[in-house]
Amino acid sequence: MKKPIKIAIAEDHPLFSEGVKNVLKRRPNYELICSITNAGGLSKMIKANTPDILILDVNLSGENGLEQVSDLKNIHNGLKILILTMYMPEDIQWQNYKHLIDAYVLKNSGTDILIKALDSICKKETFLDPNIKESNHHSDDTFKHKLKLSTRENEILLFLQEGLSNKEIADKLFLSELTVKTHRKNIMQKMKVTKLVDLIRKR
Amino acid sequence: MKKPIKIAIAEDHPLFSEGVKNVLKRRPNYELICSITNAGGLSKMIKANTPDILILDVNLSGENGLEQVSDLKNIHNGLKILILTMYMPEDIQWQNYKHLIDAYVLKNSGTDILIKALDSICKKETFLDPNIKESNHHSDDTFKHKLKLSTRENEILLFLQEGLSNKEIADKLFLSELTVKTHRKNIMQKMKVTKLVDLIRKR
DNA sequence: GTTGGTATACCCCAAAAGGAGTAATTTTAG
DNA sequence: CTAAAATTACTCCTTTTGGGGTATACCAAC
Repeated sequence: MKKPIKIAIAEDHPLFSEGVKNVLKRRPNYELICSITNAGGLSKMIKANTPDILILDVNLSGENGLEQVSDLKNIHNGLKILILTMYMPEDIQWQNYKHLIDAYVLKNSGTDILIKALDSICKKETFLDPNIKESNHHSDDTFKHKLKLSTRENEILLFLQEGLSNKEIADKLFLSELTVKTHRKNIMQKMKVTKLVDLIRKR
Repeated sequence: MKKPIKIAIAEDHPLFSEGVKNVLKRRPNYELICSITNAGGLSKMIKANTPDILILDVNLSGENGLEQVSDLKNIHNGLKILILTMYMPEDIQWQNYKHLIDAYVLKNSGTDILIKALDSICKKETFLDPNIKESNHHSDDTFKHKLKLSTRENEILLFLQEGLSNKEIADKLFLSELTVKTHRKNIMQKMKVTKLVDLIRKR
């Protein structure tokens, strides 16, 4: 008999991890070997445990988990990434990492979806949660328009989403208010929105 | 030996419910008797199963779960309510139901917090997740100022949260732009925010 | 039958956001 | 090394918000 597939999970919510653990326990071909609750020690964890599949919460606290995906795949060649997310992937962040991701699963999907996603990965296929079909062409769209935000823009986007004004951000980053305004304009152009509120809604 | 405490869970995310189930399985004094994934059949479920404690996700899909709490307590006298939530309880919705709630638990808390909350309820105490201490005096505040929104205000709030401008809302509701502006001002006063973005962040 | 809440609509003015440019310097990638 | 991208900062102008009022009409509760 084959060895079980080694799975690691990086997820903020312990009760959610428990759920995943519970589901995997009933599947002897999968084995949850480790779990982590923030993005901090992710690379160390991958290096130490060399899981076959990493189940990653996009909204992982600490540094953005997505940003590390590329590095993680370098650390442990062949590592497969399954993204767990709360929302539809309208989020701009996704697009930049699309090619690195092997499966997307919505958190409000059933346990069967998670298993299906894992099975797909094992068959070297990619998997997209059936509940995000429609918005997918949309994300393809945005991807094509290569709306990658620069690091500065991402930084400012975060503050904007916290509800800070141009002035407040400028003070925080020791910039001119006008500079922040320019960045904001560029962000809005790249994300194809016309209002600040749209930016906040896209969190 | 005493009979186990009967627990019901109303939660959007099956994997999260799995986690709760998993945790409770290790505690023989608690028994998860039923789970439901939307607010629709909640009252029926309570009537049929008469659980001692209902674990309720605030962001339950369908009708707002919170709005039913009062009815549920009437249906099954003595029913205790444990609210599971993703965010800090800055949300306006909470305040109106505070007196009906026996425990608040953040979803990103550990399994131990959930157990503590359940234990507290059994001792006829109320429980507040330790991670929401600081914002609590704030919510007390807002509660005292009885910031209940009128139906019109709620209606407009929804449009604002969708990112519509005063003008757009006015057109939609056949009102003067100035009227919408007035409502918006009152909403912001009641919710004690100074910026539109705060309104959106409080969804 | 008056008080209180709601819904409607307006005034004034200040501050912030949004749109369209221009342009310098610095950093990064080929 | 050089070209492209990122970061910084500005101008001018319009629209939208935010904060302080006032005012009328309606409806329900006490």
